[in-house]
Amino acid sequence: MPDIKKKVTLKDIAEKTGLSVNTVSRVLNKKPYYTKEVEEKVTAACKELGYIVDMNASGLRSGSTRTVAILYDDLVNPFYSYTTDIISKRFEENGYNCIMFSNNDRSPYVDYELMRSVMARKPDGILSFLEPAGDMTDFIKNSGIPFVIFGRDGAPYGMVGVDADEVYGGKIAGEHLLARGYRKLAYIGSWHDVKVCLDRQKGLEEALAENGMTLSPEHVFYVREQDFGTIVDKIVKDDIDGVLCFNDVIAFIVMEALEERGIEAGADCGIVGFDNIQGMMRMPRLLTTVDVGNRDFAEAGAEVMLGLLSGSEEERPSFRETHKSFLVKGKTTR
Amino acid sequence: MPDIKKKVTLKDIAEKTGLSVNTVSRVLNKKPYYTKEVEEKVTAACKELGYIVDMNASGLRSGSTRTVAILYDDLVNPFYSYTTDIISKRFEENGYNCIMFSNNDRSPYVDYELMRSVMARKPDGILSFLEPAGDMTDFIKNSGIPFVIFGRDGAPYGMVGVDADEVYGGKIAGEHLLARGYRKLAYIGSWHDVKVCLDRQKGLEEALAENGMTLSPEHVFYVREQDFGTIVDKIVKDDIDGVLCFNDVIAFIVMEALEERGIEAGADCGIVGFDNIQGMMRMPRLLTTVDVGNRDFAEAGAEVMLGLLSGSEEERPSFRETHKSFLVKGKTTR
DNA sequence: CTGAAAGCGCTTACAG
DNA sequence: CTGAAAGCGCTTACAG
Repeated sequence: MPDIKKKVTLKDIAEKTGLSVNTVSRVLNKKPYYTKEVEEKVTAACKELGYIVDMNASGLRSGSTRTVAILYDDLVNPFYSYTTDIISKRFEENGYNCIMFSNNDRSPYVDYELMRSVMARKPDGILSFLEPAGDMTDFIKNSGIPFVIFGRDGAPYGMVGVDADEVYGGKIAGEHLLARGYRKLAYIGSWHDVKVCLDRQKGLEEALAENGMTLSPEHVFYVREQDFGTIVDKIVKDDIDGVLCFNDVIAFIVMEALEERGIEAGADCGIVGFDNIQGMMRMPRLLTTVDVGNRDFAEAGAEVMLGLLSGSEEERPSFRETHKSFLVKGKTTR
Repeated sequence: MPDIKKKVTLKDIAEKTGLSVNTVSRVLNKKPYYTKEVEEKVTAACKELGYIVDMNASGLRSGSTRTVAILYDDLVNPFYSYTTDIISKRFEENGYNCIMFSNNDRSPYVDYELMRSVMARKPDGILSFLEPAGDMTDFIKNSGIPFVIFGRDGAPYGMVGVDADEVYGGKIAGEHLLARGYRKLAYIGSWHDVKVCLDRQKGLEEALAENGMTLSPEHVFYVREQDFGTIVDKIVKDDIDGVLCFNDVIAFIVMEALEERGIEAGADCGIVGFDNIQGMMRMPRLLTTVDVGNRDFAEAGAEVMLGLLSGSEEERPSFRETHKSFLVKGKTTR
């Protein structure tokens, strides 16, 4: 392959072939109207000189950067990285690159500061693991940039979302705990104001209600707002014997904290998480968890975004309608 | 915050303030020479109209896109996602965004196809989890774009690398296995031609040599080149009682495969991995693993890249010199 | 300290 | 089917 010490531009290809930059551009972009001969000349010259298009320039002129912004808070949680891996590869296959934007764990929401840096990159689309809080909703809509909320309900914002039935997920988790004989349950969420977190809690409450039981408000916790140690101490003190956690990462931390306090997960206290991150990484099934069908979920997110990017109006059934979460039993429940 | 239905450009700010686009640009970029009064006018107008710079345009003109390309093969492995999370946040803090490029698991190497899409984005720097194979080395050097190989030795390529002493890591893993009484060891690598993979193997061999033992070539495997089932069957058949795996992801799969065959990890067969992905995600210590000091490692990678980007010639001691890997004992060794 | 002009490398819209 | 010109939104280099 050729040296690229000197930057090779369309102009160089034009000079080499004796054509205009215009024609060269047209050939490279496969626009109609050029002869086979011209095409071959251009292809040969590009190969020889090692031409590589400048996407900044083409994006500036054409208005399309072939870029998708991905908004996340925490790539350490495999739910995000696994999903991002699949989604970004699908985008790449379709000629889009991904730019990563993190809110640095400030909150589960998109804020203006973040949107500013996103907008500065002029992405063709935005796929967000974060919800658009408050006036960000209008800001985003006004921008006209396709925006997909992934893993969360888009409806409250009147936006496109790809999500699962989280109440159902919470319910099967609760039913499982009760079926295995756990009786005094707690819920450990992330943030008190995030819908997906509340939906899972609601599902648990429904399972309890069906068995004539209730979830005591003092046994509902939020780890992003309270200290982990305090939460676990309370759980131990009140003889909680079953815990549903908002996600697997939280569940693992709770599990460890309980075991430090002499409580064995599974035998003494049932623990259920969400996401099945073990399955993503082919790890042993230690934790009982609710799986949404991760690969399909990610693919669905990519499809919806690609649909919006291609401007097709095709209505497809939502992931929520076509897929049901399922329980994956590990060793943290009997 | 203001509507951005209509795209707001420097020209709009110039008109609003009665200044030239030039002056506005100078203020926004904090170039010397403007009055306090002008600054305030510009700031106010930008705020009112909701001005957001177009990085594509500024990058095209200035030659700096404030972008770092990250090259990876597999974000599912937490080693990559954890590191990427930390590194990308450090870049963001310094005004750089990250564009993700995957080679789609084709190989552990950067190839020309991948470099083409990278170059098209004109990144200011490239941080790569992949090694630059063959003539890619010269191609990259000729491009003049700062390139950091992360997690692998840069020396063979005459390039900047941030890595650990992998031979040492393999050695302490081997010593641990031997100290715990495992006697017939195997190594399960990834690719046969990746240095970091071979270094870990070499460390294991050194540990064995110190104990007057050797690693049989028929007990050295590469999962990217052989079938997992075949490997594990062979291990069982030959009564291997200690396995060092190239990384934790492989170790977990091996562990599961062994247990399916009735062999208990730890008691019957010691298993050691690399990366301590459990620690990254605060999961319980199931697997015994070698930890390089992941947070520091990632920070070091970011620092080296930022150093190159700022053009500072400051020599710093390499991570390899200042940090030593350590063993984290789990339940897969006695 | 500020402005008018040129130009980064493309693609678009138009002319032939 | 091909080309000359304009322009995307900035920053640079220069003039004043």
